[in-house]
Amino acid sequence: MVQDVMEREGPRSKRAGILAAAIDSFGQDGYEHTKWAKIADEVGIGQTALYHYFESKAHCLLTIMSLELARSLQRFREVTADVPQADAALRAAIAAAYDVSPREVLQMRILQNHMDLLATPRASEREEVERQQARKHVREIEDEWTALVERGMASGAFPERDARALATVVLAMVVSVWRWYRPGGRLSLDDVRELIADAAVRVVGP
Amino acid sequence: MVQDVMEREGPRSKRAGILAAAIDSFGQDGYEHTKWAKIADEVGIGQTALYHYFESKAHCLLTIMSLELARSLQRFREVTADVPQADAALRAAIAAAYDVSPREVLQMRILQNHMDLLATPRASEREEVERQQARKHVREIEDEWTALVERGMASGAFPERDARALATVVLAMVVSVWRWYRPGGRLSLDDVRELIADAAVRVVGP
DNA sequence: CATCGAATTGAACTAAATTCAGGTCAGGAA
DNA sequence: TTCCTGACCTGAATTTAGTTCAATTCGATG
Repeated sequence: MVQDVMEREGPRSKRAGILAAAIDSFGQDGYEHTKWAKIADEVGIGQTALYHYFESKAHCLLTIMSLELARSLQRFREVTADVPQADAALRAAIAAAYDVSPREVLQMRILQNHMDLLATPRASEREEVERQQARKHVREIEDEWTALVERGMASGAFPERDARALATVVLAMVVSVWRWYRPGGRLSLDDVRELIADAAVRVVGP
Repeated sequence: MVQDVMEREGPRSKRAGILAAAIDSFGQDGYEHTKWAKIADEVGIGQTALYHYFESKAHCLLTIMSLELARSLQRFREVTADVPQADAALRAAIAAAYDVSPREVLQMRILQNHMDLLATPRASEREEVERQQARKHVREIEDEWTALVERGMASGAFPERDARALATVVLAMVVSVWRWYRPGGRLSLDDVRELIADAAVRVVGP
């Protein structure tokens, strides 16, 4: 669900609705291609009302990205927390990565397509805050994958090599899927899970 | 070099200069962040003159992407043509992928960051032509990698599995590097070549 | 009831890409 | 040489979308 962020929202807040509409449009039609005013229409408010919730269209995009990163990170931690064997944890993390709702698929797509936005500072205050937040999540996710690989090396499950580099490669494999995956396409999410899990085990294993 | 495209260019054409300036700015500062007029300044012409060479800023971007895809494809074919063993061809293709000039690094970055542009049709004529061109190159590159993997399976060098899926994974690994690689960063291009070549051999091998 | 802040609005503003309506310039034909 | 043509270029005007502004409505709370 999109709700339950830290900040308490008033009962007649349209924030969640805006995010949902934005995710659908940004994900389906692309960020630059969607007119900000169209989101307002879909939610049933005037364009100006959007600025009560987000400082800008870009701020909304960054929020969507940050939310999805936070969710992914949390999910990773949940499913790997109580799995001591690194190879099992690796498979669990990958399974979790593809255990997503249709809307989360769109969010991952948006995330992949606009990751470059996180590289350069934003002029406006709240955008920059959200960007930093997102960057932090990215770093934490990379750290989690690295720690997982290191754990496997320490336990002897994986041969000793550059853990961070390997983690980067594995993570890239996992997320690159969202660039081409389409529901109803040649491969199902289950197919993808199997494909990537096997590949990851091979990359990191003996 | 950026020149030697099919179309003969007049001697005082600034097209190559525009492309070079655009690659630098789009690659360094990002496409949306660079002002089209700034490119004109850098080349030493008025903003309107840009439209003599490109129908739009997006058309220029699509041209850059298409050019880089064409170059990559050609290079792949060159280095794998006379290598019969699939595993050697795989390593050659990966080596070639990272044997690039600084400007080509930027072009690959631009390509990765805007691949999603190829998914949806363009309203304007020449943009759409360039998009189709780029999509064709993408398809051909995917076909080349797939054929390479299939060749390996047929020869027994790689175990039989879903060749297209595996090729997609390998190609994704190869190109995902451009999202994070920076000259002077933790890993050199030689490091990257080794890292990805090893990973690819593991993914596709026994 | 009074009030406060969240939520909303129409009208005006702005930045940047693009179009328009015409110039200039170099090189080949007459 | 002069003329002509098409490549190349320009300043001014237009367009489009995102954004700001000043002012208003609504609902809960004291």
